[in-house]
Amino acid sequence: MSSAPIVTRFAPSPTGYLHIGGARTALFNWLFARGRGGKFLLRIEDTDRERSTPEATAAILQGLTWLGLDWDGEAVSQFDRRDRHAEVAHEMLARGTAYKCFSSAEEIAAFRAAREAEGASYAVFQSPWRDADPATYPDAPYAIRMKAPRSGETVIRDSVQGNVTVRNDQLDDMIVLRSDHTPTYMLAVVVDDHDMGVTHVIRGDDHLNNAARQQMVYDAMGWDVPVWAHIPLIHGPDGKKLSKRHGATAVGDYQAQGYPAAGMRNYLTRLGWAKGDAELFDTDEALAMFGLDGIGRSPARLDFKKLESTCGWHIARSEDAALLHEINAYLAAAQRPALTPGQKDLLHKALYCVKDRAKTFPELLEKAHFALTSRPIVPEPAAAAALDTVSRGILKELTLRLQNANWTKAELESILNEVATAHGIGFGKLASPLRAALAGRSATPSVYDMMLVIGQDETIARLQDAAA
RNA sequence: GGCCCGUUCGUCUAUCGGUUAGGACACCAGGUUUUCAACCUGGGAAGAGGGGUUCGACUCCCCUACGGGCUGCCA
Repeated sequence: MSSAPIVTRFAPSPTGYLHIGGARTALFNWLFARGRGGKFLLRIEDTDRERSTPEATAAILQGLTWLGLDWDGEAVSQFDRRDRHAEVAHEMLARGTAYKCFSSAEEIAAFRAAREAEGASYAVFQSPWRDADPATYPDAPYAIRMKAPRSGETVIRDSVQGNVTVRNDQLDDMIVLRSDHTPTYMLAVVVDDHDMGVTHVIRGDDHLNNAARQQMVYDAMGWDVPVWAHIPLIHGPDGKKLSKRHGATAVGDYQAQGYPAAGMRNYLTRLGWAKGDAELFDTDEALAMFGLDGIGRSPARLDFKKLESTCGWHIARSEDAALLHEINAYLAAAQRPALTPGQKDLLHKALYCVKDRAKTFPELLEKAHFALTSRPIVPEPAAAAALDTVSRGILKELTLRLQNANWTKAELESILNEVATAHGIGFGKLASPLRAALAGRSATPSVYDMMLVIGQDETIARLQDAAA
């Protein structure tokens, strides 16, 4: 086995919230590294000073944290490393793999226009300074361009896309250091990935073409090229590029909508990746199974139904304490009122009968409404309809019977059945008003479970309220 | 325009030349049931189109169509 530990990284631009697609990229990097005892690093690509904001950085860190994607060490600021980037650009200059280019934006535009006028189908800019004698250099601002090969081809050995060949004459001599001495993204990523010891670059396939130029920088510096893995982007349900009109695109939205983090991880892992028929799994299983070879090559669409189904599975198998903790966090994220100590206690007691019926936290809370609400209970219209005069009379009698009952499921069952039989009605006819009285809803957990959770005194009080 | 990538049920996908093309979500039907769920059983549902290669193609090659990406002194 190789002794070289795996190092991956997630490198978002802090220009907005953490996108669901970015979150999945981070997840893949995290799974790959963590599943193999490697490191997962975080780098904030904040070199675009106009668009980068500290708020966006905070939102990204928060989103990753919510998803449980922990990174090693401190997040690296790309902007802070600008001197190092410039240093490498000058080293390339010294090595003769880069040169000073004095061409102005106007000259470049003119070059392209001229080529197109000649009927060229494309116009890769060719700087006149590429092989110029330094003695002829003017005293003017210059950019540093990489001296890229003009013939031959560059092959990207990609773990997802296979070998991708790009003709070198399709690529221009990209600028590595701007005339204001700031590094370009193309240079910065390569230098940072190299310095951070990144062994596997797993990122969106919108960077696939860039990889060829970046590989040239590695070559120019004599550095080892990392393993590339360009993963397809996520699309909206309609197959179009994900955008705001698709609804939730920020991971924060999903948290605020009450999706459990474990369900999100499971769903996102399966979006564009598969291992046989594995569908539902916890994080440890995902860590053990995940590999680059299971990543698909075509963009996947978001399917909220499947997300919900996956989340339901995770909620049902969550441990109560952890679930409660996550529900409290959800309430805060959704800016809903926090639970009182009494509500927390009752919700905890009610979890066993609600957690396997909910796909999201708001749904779970709705199912647990009977435990969280307090008297007097105002029934919803559908529930109120069940509390007619006859039903109230029966409830009154039931109340009497319950006052001396042992509060066990077995005894409650026999009492309810006796009352129903005595009135010549089916159990459903009795359960319906009882449900309305206890919860004020027409869709609830079993009436027995509700009575057991809220207890004898509260049950009787609610029945008396309803019968009055 | 040029270059690069992609295309299996509605959706996520399995298949790595030979399968009645499998699973999951969703959907439909039935069952269970005190409601809503959950759960159980069954069902419909796919290889973009056209050429090759091969004894044999979803799998390999080419073309077309469609989708996406790149083509910046943005990242």
